[in-house]
Amino acid sequence: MSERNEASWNTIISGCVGVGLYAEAFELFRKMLVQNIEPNIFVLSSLISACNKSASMVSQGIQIHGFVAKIGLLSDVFVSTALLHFYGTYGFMSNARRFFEEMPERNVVSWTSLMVGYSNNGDPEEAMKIYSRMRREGISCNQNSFATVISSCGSLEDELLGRQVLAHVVVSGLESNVSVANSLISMFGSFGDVENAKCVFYRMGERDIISWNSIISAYSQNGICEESLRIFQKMRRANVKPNSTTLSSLVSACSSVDNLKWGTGIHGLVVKLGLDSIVCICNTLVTLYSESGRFENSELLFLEMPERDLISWNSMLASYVQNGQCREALELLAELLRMSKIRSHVTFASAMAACSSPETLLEGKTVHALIIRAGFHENLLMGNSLITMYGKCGVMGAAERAFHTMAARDGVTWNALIGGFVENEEPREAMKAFKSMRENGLSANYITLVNILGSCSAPNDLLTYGMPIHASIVHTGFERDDYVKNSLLTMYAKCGDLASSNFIFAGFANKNAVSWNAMIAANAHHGSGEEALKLFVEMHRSGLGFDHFSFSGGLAASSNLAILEEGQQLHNLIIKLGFDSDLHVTNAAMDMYGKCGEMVDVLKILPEPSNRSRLSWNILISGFSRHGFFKEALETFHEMLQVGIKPDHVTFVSLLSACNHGGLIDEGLAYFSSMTSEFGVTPGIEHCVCIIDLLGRSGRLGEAEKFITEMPIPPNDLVWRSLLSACRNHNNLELGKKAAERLLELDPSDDAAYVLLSNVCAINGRWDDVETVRKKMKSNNIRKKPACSWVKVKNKVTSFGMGDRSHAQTEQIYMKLKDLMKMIKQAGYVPDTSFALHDTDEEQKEHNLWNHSEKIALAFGLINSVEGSTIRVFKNLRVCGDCHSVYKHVSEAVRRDIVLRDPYRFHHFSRGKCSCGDYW
DNA sequence: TTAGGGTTAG
Repeated sequence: MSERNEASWNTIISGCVGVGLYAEAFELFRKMLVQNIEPNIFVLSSLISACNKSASMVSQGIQIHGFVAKIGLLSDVFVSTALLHFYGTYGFMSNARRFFEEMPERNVVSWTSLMVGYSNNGDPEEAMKIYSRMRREGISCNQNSFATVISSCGSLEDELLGRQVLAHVVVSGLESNVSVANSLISMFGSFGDVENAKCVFYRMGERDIISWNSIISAYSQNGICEESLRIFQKMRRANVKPNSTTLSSLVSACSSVDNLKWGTGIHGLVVKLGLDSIVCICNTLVTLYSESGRFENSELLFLEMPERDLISWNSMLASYVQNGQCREALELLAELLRMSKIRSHVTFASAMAACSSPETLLEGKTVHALIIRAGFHENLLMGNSLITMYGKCGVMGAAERAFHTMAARDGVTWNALIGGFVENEEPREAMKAFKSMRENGLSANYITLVNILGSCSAPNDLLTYGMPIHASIVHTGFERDDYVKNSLLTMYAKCGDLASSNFIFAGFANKNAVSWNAMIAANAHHGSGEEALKLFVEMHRSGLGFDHFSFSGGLAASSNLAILEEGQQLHNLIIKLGFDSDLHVTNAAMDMYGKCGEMVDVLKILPEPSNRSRLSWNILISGFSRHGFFKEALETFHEMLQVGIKPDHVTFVSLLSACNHGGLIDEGLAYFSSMTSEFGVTPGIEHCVCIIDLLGRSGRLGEAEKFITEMPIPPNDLVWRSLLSACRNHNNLELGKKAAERLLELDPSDDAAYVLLSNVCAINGRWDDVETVRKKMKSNNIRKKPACSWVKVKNKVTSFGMGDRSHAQTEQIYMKLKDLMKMIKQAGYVPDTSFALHDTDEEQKEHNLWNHSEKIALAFGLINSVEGSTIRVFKNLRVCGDCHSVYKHVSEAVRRDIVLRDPYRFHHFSRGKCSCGDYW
């Protein structure tokens, strides 16, 4: 052609676009402009629509927008509709909307493009608003607009709305149109109504590949993986050639039911069909491998993809998040932001999920800013994700602000808010939100209930929160839901109501790992360690594998029983299986070593300060305190504050207890007052008991009594027991009697109360009173809990009672005791007969003292253990003062280290000294 | 018009 006119330019460019030769089309367009030939509206529209095909063409689209504005064609309905569609394709919905609102004239395509934009950018609700506006303005829908509207109903999972639209479709007579019917199949699929999807599919007079894909996807979405594979076979028999969409649906069917075997098979088919470089199939494979635990495969696939689109990046982001690699996820996000202008609400949803701990708050705020800049801030998913993120970062104020600024909310919004309150230990707020959720017309689903049950985790919560929630669960029929049932079981277990959790556990047909773990933990913490270990073994026998929770529970049981060897074996297994990288498990192991007397091992496995959770710090502080390292306990507390971890009520119990046992009276009182003023922790009865103990132990009995009368909480048995014990140590008969009286009012069966009272009387030589107490005990049928000590020698535990003579080595044991007594008397030991309880002569009293079980256990340990090794003795009751003094002398005389554990703490004896500094 | 990526819970 020697002479080219305007029409021929336009024809050739549109032709190139039509067959996908976009680069050529743009090159011709450039030449055309150089030659000053004006493009017509058709060529401009087709070039703009070419920019919808690939994200690499976004900047060209924006340039054409500029060009169109320059030549004054923005008012043309075709051109502006194409631009509206272009901006919608890439998520620039505010631009798309502006075009729409400013159009002097609109056609059905303009309306449809706007709806498609909203629908594809995660805002089907807005799409439906446009649809109602369209109906109000009397514009009739074509097949494309109906298809979009129907798919929006599907995304919204709004069945009622769906059926209304279906009625409109029937009136329009378009229900037999293939595109419309296809959309109906997928809409029913989204509703979980596979029957109706099937019905539409089989009634179709004519089907295309999309019809087949839609029915396959309807099955796969609903977890009916086998059926989608069956339809796939049927499709092949009908000689319909599967396309990439078919294969994508099948791969995702496999990942949704976590069937790696079938998924791998389909991957093979993909390769066989030569579809392995198709972007959307690779995307589904990235997800398949990530969700079935093959993270490496997923990452490799992503790295080797010949071409990537936004969804590839989003899939990889999600995969990193799912695999717990949040740093990598944020780095990937940064790379995406550097490389391309394209991002979607889903990109940011994953980005926010990567910022799920207080350390990532700054990154989270940055993502928030990016969302606002990208114009996604009014999106429902973004609002929901923001609430979740701020909740997980521990800033509920920000979460609430996000909640209040949202234009629309759904059930997820409320669940995220409630979950945030629960996670941040604000049960009152959680309950308040739970209530207003229902007042706002939204009903709770199983996730709401699982969340809200988590707000109830202490015995005191049971009546206030736990039982009313349980009642509402029964009322709404959610009791049958397995997740809810497990949460109920866990709730009762955490509140220490083992009878109720046992009842639920026993009646549970589908016990899973969660149920077993909850029962193991409950028994370890509230019931018995033996029962917990029994369950641990049974769980394994029932064919379930152990996870982080089971190991934490098993370790807690070992701590509870103070069985170091078993705990160590468990810890070895944990290391072998790689569970030691989990912080919860490490915390449980630290606690186990601490409670079994091995502070050295605690420090060996202690994570770096920046990696410690509040629980780790609490365990460390209580460990130091329990072992008499009071200075270290206090230092650890300050280190905890330095790294920015907020102390909680447990931290203060350990801290105050350290001050208490370390005789750090002023420090203890100062921490107690700073607890509320500086850290906002309300003192509980347990803190008050520490202060009473602190004052009483140091002999400030008057102040202790004054504190009791002035404290904001009514005193309980622990308060009076502590005061009584202080009266016994500091010989205050009057106050002691008063304390014992109060104590016995609260708990008449308390054997310790009688024993302590008779102690006070005995010290004062009030043997008549001692007799009265003893008679009272007898008439109330109360017996002193028998003392018992045990010692582990060469892996065998031997226990002894008071004056025990049942052991085969009895002769040797008592000989040894005689030797020891002689040896330490020479070194200055004086028997403290004030610990003897009977009115006998001094010699007899001394004899009784040397019948104490802890002394017998010590003698046995010395006879049978290897020279130089540490002797470990356990006692079920508090160690006696005379025995404490004997242990000190013996440790010096025989040059052996001795560790004595009573129910409260460890005493490390070495070279005549005890770690408690004789102040316990 | 079909597929693939996301939020609450586990």
